[in-house]
Amino acid sequence: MNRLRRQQILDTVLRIPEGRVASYGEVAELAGWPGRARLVGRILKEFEGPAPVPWQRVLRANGCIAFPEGDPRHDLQADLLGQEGVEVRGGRVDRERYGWSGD
DNA sequence: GTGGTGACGCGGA
DNA sequence: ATCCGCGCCACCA
Repeated sequence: MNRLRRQQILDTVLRIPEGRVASYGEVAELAGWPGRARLVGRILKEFEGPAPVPWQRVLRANGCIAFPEGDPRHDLQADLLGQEGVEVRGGRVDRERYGWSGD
């Protein structure tokens, strides 16, 4: 079952459109595992570096990049988002503009 | 078995 | 805005 759960979460992340973002909590919710935001982060942790899955589109509920400033991953995520047209200011994204909540 | 640690989130002070 | 506490658990020492 762990296997299926992991796949459902990854599938949900893959559904986030290019140029849009979703929070860890939303991904968990959409995947059918409400309240399991931490699990989403734990799973995405395996995909650092070049992205087989668009992990850069997943942010905290307040629109901030989860990694602290100074962490190389923080800048990497900001760059990847910028490359697909998502404006990142101060490590934060305007969820009103780029937020995605399923379709 | 036990305790600490997270790519979290929310409500309250 | 910021800080804290708590709920959530998978993972690891």
